[in-house]
Amino acid sequence: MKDTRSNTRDHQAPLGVVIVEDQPDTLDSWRRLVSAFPDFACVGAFATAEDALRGIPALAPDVILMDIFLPGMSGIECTARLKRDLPDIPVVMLTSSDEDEILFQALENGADGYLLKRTRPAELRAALLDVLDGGAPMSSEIARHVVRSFRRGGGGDPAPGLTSREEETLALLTKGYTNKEIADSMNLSVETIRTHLKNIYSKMHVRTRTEAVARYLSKS
Amino acid sequence: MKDTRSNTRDHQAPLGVVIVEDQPDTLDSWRRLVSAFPDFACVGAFATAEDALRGIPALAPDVILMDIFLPGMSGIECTARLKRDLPDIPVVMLTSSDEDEILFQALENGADGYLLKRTRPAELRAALLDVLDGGAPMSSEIARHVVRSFRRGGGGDPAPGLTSREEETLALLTKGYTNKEIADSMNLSVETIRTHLKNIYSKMHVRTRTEAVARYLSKS
DNA sequence: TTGTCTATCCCCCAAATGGGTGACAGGCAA
DNA sequence: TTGCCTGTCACCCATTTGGGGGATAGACAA
Repeated sequence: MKDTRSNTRDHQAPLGVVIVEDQPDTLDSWRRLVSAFPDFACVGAFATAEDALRGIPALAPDVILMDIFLPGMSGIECTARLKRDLPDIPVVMLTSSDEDEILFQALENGADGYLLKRTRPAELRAALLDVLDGGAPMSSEIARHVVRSFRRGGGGDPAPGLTSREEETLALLTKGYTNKEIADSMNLSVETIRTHLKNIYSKMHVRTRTEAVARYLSKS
Repeated sequence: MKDTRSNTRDHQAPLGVVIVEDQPDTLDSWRRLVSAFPDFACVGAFATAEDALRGIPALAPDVILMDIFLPGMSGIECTARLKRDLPDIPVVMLTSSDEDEILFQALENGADGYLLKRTRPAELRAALLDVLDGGAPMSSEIARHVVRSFRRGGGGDPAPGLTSREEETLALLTKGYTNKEIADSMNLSVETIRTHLKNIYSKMHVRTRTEAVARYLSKS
């Protein structure tokens, strides 16, 4: 599971960085930024997710910098696919969005780090080294979002944005009820419960009822 | 969610008590005991758990006195099922067993109080009022067992009698893993995980993975 | 008025789950 | 030695669950 490439190298060759970014200006500034570090080299750049997926395997970079908003396939989807084929190459999202929803989607899809675009050069280099060392670098604002979402008690709602019916459904779910039992309890059709659950899963970023209950009970 | 009957009543009608006890002599003596209090009335009595489950919903009592050793389904299992359908009716175990295992099983399955049969009439009345007020009455010998178990184990084992492999499985279950993910985690066949889960369900008296997780996380 | 949100319900289909039963190897105790 | 417990794995079968559609109705805001 470890990136053996970065273990065996000893500052003989610069670490290869690939950048995926559709805006030419931003791409240029990043490329220059990366090249300014003697221990890093930009070995490839792509303006679309589709191009990146085709080109990256041959480049075998040490780390990938990925924008989220790309024309066509999003950077998140691109990350998910890259992780399927090249699970050991860390992907750092480098984007301007700090929305929770986008952030969680990125992390769920395999992003190893999440930096805001206004990150300063020294920080970027530290983040790159960090992620190559198995870390998960993220801007402090981003880290706050993540911690808040995981924290128990006080500040963080374990199930943010749920409607009242969805909250009722979740409450019964945490009692171990089946869909049918929940439906009977609320005098609804099982199909409605299923719909509520789908929405709950999506909002809580889980895939199964057990995961939802586990998250809700451990973080409340 | 509250029992409005006991809120709105102001000593106008006696509080309804249901007794579940298979031995006719004991049942009679309890019934007389309860009826001796002007503020309580025995509104129902059952000799088996099965009868109790069928009859209690219609009676809507304020409190249930439950023996543990019943023919067929045990009083513990009966309590667990009652708690699923009528979670707001307090159940007080009134039995002669002071074995830790039985005691913990009863408490884990939703018993609100635990009295030994040799409890004196005045104590019984105090315990009934206590449990109706949200308390958890128990004989002093029983309380000692409970306290001791907290010192030892750290809070009453939510999953008693699990083998080490079963505990590992349960731990991964509470992370929301699927059977396949658990199997991969432990380097086992999915079939083995399924076997462990069946044993866990049986020992914890639950029917689904979500119920197991809910119980484990709420009562630890 | 036109959206958007919430809540309700429906269908299809594949995968996961729960329950039953059975088997076999080791370890450990009576 | 003979059980009993634990741990492992297998097969069958019915039900539940997850994921993908889509539909309708009411409420409320732009």
